[in-house]
Amino acid sequence: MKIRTRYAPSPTGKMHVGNLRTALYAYLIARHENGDFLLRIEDTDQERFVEGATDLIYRTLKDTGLKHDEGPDVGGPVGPYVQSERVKAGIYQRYAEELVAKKEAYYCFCTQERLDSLKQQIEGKEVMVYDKHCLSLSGEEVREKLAAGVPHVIRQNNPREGKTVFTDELYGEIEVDNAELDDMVLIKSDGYPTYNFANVVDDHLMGITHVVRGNEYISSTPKYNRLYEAFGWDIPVYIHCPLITDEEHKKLSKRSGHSSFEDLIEQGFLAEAVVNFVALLGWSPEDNREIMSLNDLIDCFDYHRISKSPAVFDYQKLRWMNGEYLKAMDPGNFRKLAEPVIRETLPAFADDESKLEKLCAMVQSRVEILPDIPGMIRFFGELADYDTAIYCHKKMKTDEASSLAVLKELIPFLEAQEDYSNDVIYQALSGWITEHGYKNGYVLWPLRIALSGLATTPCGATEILELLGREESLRRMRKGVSLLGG
RNA sequence: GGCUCGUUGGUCAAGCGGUUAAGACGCCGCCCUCUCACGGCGGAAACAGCGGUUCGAUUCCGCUACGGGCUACCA
Repeated sequence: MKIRTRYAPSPTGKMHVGNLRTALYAYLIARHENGDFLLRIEDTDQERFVEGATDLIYRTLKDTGLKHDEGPDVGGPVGPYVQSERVKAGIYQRYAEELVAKKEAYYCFCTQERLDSLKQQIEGKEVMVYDKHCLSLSGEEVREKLAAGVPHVIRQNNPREGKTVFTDELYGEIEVDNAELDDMVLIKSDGYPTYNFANVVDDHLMGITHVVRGNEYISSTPKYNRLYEAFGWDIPVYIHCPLITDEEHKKLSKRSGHSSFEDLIEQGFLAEAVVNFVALLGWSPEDNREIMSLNDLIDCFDYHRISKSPAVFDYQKLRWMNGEYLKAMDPGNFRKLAEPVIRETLPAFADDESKLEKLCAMVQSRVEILPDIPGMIRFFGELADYDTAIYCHKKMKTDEASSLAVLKELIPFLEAQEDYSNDVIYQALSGWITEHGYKNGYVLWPLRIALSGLATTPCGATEILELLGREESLRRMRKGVSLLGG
């Protein structure tokens, strides 16, 4: 049988990385077996609906490469793929009534006040177990209330005795006492189905074979199975994915600043890197590879290897992985990404084709995320104030005094040089250094400091000379001399 | 509180009764080098605890501890 999985988000805002991973796993499971991957929009909560969130879902799926075969925007044979539209078609009401006829569900007319009175405080938490009050209503009474337009819901009628067992592909068999299964609401008083009901009905009607979802649904799964059984439907394969947490082992929240795909993209991460990273949060391939494209993932994805324990979102490692993607990029493609950033930081350099190319090259091997670039190259545009202590370097055997002396010696020599291109100036300097019996670092370290005002730069002294040119270089060296008290 | 799930270095994560308990990020050291980075080499660092089962447990079972989830007319 052909595998069919689905991603079924609620349009309530940005895509949480936990949801992204669930979507990714659902996608990979389907693609690995040449199955279908569909998108269904679960907008049954009118309160939480956010305008534009559906478009955001389409865009995110597109940016991540998780192409769906069926969905609201692409159509398909089992639509509509938006639950609010299915409500209008009367789908859920029809199935709920079927359950009522089978005594597997019943109308409930209890007021909010009565429901509240059932609540108890346990350990500071509110716990409510419905008492099946309306189950005892006669058919007559129900008809009367319905005719009178009394607000109502439809509840699932769960037994109080016995056990219900279900199997999760990852967690194995899970057995729950039926006494734990409360009579959850299937159809709300506004006529919309709850997630609990719509999910089961739609997964069946849409032919979903593998239900991939977050761990938080594991404890309500027995109730879903009772629904499948009441209808006489096949129970799907369940795959419950573990949580993704922050460094404090708490559910990744908006507070962390990187809880959604959109946040990460804004922070300069590449979609491919995010997908790759998220795939490895809770799953690993047999061969221990880490850098994998979406196609690589499709090839080797085996859902049995999904981990059962929650994973901490390691921002550091994501940065590293993003850097790997940037470094492996074709220089031409990297340039497309880097140029706008360089242009914004150093407009004058970006207009010079040869300088732009050099900047791109020097930055590509050391950048982890694009926003790192300005900090690395800003000094080319302007020499910021610096502490002369950075002239001291133990290994280079330099200090302020030696640096001052070297710079003063060097200025006339560099004044005499015409060609500042890297190779030429490097040759010239090397000659000068050996002539004077110095070590490379003894001269080049202070020179680099004077030119950049930084202990760390994305390139060596001579490359800076080349990009800065003769006049600006000399100016900065003189500034260094004066800062050093010369 | 009840139910339920989880627990291998700081983090991700191999392992599926017998291993010197992989690998990666991060960290530290060395090498390379006109600094940093890249690259190369090396290092520190883990089976939550206690009981079983077994000739033998990180691996199987139980208990405890800790953490998560559910306990909504939210998904």
